[in-house]
Amino acid sequence: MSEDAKEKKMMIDEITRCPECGSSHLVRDYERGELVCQDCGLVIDESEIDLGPEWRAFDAEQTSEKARTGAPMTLTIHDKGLTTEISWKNTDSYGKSIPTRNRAQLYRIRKWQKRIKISNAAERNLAQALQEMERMAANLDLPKDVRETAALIYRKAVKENMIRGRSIDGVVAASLYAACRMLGIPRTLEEIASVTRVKKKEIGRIYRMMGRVLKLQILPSKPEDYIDRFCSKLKLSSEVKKRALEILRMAAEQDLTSGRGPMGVAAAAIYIAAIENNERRTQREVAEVAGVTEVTIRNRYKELTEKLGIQVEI
DNA sequence: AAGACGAAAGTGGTTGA
DNA sequence: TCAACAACTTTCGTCTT
Repeated sequence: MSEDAKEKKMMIDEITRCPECGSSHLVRDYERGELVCQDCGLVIDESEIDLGPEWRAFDAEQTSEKARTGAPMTLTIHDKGLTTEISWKNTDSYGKSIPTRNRAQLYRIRKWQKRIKISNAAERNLAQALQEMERMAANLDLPKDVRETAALIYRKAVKENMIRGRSIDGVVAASLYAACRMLGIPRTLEEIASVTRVKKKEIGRIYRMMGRVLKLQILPSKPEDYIDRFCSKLKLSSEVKKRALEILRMAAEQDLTSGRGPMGVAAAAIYIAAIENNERRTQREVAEVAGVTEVTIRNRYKELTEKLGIQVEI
């Protein structure tokens, strides 16, 4: 096992207790790529951890024995990671330097390899776009399956000639946004827009067009999907989280959620639940993490308390 | 002084004629 | 294609804690 891999494994093993409440009752939510404390609800680690091959190896020899395959095929590299790489070092596979008389030949091989690999403008664009996508996804701590899905969507978009007249970055951002929603871990448009210079409006527009042209099966996002993340950002207990979900369930029964922005509804439910549990957060704070305004929270809050008959002690 | 409240005007998107 | 419309935002003055 390489030094890097060893180090990585150490870091993963280190996190066994919640830094907030000390509980060791931690559960990894693979779907969302989050490590969550079951007792206080803190999301400890939002970043995705690649657990690597499922077989175990204890030294370098075993690693090479057990690694039956090379790197997995991935959509996030423009050629799906399947072409041959030729090193730029002038050494052979034993590390011996290559004699001068063979260097010219090697140079020609490299040149053609490069030409084959990125053969036309479309390939070049794809390579660039996927690189940009990787950067954005890394900034947002998105799990690998989101990246793969986003890459697939982007490839489809290219096939449908959707890039023409639009910026690559815009289409990349919209692909990521769509992938997040398809996998049930929605990020707000704002969050996506924060890691690119494409405007929120533009991303939304491309996203909607994608839905139509590519016929993506995307359900409207539900308020429930946001509760976990918002509560965690606000450092609210799991009781509040539970209560907020309950409020949402009641609201859904009375049709108070349809036609409303899901983030606004989620924000109001959290706001109410927090007050009920004496963990009051200001409208300002909740609005901040939910990406809506205080006014919207007030409106939803009023609706919810009135229609559901919830009495809030102040 | 900060937070909550609500009115008023503006924005971007959907819908239906 | 265009106007009406619903949801949401921005802004701002006022009240409450």
